[in-house]
Amino acid sequence: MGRGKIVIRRIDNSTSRQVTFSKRRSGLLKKAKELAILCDAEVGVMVFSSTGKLYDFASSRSF
Amino acid sequence: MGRGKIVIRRIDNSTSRQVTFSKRRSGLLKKAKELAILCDAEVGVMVFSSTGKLYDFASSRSF
DNA sequence: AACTATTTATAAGA
DNA sequence: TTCTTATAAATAGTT
Repeated sequence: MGRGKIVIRRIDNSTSRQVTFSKRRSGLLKKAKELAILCDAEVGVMVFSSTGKLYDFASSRSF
Repeated sequence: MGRGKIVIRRIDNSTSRQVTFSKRRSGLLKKAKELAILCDAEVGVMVFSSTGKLYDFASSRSF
């Protein structure tokens, strides 16, 4: 979904990897929230950055 | 991302809700896997259907 | 379950 | 690094 097609493999350049991590992490959490709301489902997502920082989402009834 | 724009609220029709659940659940798990690979991140996702069936993804080093 | 019109996410660039 | 924009990808409605 961008200017060019990409292959799904580890991004070697650390700056690019960090930028992609930030963008896609946000996208994943948004999608998780949407799924929970639209489908009344229980959804939990945990993402750890390389520095160990946690980003998460959990639908309210979950976990 | 479809024929029409939707509002993010619970889908009342149970058949539509089930169809959307199936499509978006697949999408979410795919995105989680991509994030883990592209960014070498630890990612875990759990989704429960209304019948209690679990669909999940965890990057190999995680959890 | 397959199909496509269209929206949405996002890769690359500014 | 925040904003823009062209394009790939996901998906809503349809069949």
